[in-house]
Amino acid sequence: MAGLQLKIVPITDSLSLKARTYEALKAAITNLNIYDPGAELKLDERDLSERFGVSRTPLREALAQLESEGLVRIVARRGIFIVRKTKSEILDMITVWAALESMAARLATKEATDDELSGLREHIDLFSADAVAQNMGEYSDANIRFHQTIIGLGGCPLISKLAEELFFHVRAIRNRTIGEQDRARRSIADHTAIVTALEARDTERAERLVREHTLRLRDHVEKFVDID
Amino acid sequence: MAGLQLKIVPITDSLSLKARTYEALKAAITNLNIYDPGAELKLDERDLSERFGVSRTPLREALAQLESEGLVRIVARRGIFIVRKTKSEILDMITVWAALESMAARLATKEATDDELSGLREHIDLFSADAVAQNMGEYSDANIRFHQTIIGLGGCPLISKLAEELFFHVRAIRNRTIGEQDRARRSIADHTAIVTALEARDTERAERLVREHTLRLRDHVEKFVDID
DNA sequence: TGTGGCTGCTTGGTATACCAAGAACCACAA
DNA sequence: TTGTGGTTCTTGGTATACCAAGCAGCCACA
Repeated sequence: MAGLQLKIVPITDSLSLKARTYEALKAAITNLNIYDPGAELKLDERDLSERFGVSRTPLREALAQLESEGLVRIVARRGIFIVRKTKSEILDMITVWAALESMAARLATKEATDDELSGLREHIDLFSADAVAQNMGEYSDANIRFHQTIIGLGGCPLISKLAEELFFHVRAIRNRTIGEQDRARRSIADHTAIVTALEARDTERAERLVREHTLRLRDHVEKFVDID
Repeated sequence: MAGLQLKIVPITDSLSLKARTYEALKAAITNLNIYDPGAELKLDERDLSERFGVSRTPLREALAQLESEGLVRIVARRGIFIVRKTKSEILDMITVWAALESMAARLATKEATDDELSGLREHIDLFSADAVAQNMGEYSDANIRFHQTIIGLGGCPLISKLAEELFFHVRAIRNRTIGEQDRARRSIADHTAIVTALEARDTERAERLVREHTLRLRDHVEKFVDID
């Protein structure tokens, strides 16, 4: 009987213009490195609506959503401005990230399977290879993937959602962090210790190691990254 | 000279219609106990626009923002629905709250002044008085005020902002938690221990106590509160 | 009696016209 | 030269008209 069941595929939901405009705008802002000196900071509703080929209404709704996420600021009769996060705000975001990920690690020691936890080692290995290549962008990609995996294993969708928004902002400054061989080595050691604690289901230790690891990143950014 | 200075009062900033509509809608939804069986769940744009006395455009923008915050769900050509959080989502929110507040407690041991920390004792006292009165609503108000104060003392605006959104949702279910004398007593003991650890600048202990306290609430809700 | 399609209503999505506040510019007077 | 007043342009805010997709009810026809 089971073999005769129909495989139902959801009807293509064809997102609304608002949703598509939102994605397009977000992508455009993401690709723009807003911390470059010459980056364009002001947007214009009518101009954007022409360039996207949609009317102002759905565009405005997309912009309003971006504003509520903190990516742009809309000022009446002045214009729409891409927001540059201050250094203090970036540090706060890393702090919250530390809080969320350490909680996710705690949950992961109780919820994740053995296979899922040991699967994290693959990300460490990738990360090592990247570190050898000294490509900071890749480093951060592999790094973030490692951390996102831990967050996912926590099994708490809300943590994942919040962390994703944070990563989006933090990623924008990664090109400004200078790759240091020392930090890369330290990270690999940290990550290995984290996975070991997770595999041992050592809740308190896993949580602490994750928190300390990310708070160290916070301190590093505070000392060595120049944003404002 | 100083006595002759003009006292400039900011021009009444007359928020945009969108902002005011947003506040009004949010207040309306808040006052509605959406977990009551007979609570109205469907909204209608045109009806609301008439009742608020604004056109659909600002109303829609307000609704879109409420949707991005998860208070309502907008379905094309079907209607706008007030979202009931599932029990699982409520539990997730309390988990994130635990993560954020424990981090705030950690920060508070380093950032807050002695006076600020000992000022927390007032909230415990108030809270005790309320507990005696066995008024669960007041209990939760005092309770939440205690926790919000800790969060504020962490000095991290982002944590405060995220926590505020969480409290908004969690508050909606407080009327469904049954006041138990045992839990109230336990809470007072917990709070006292937390303040003591904060005053002693015992970072790790304060963080741990806050986390455990809130995670216990989580377990309590999981076991004893019926939502779905 | 049941099925299929027609029709009209409801309702969110989109386009567009108009409004008002501010900024920039320019002319004119002191 | 400087400053003041006004005109114009820019730009987001608001109102409104229209569109199209669900959905329900009704009716004709088999």
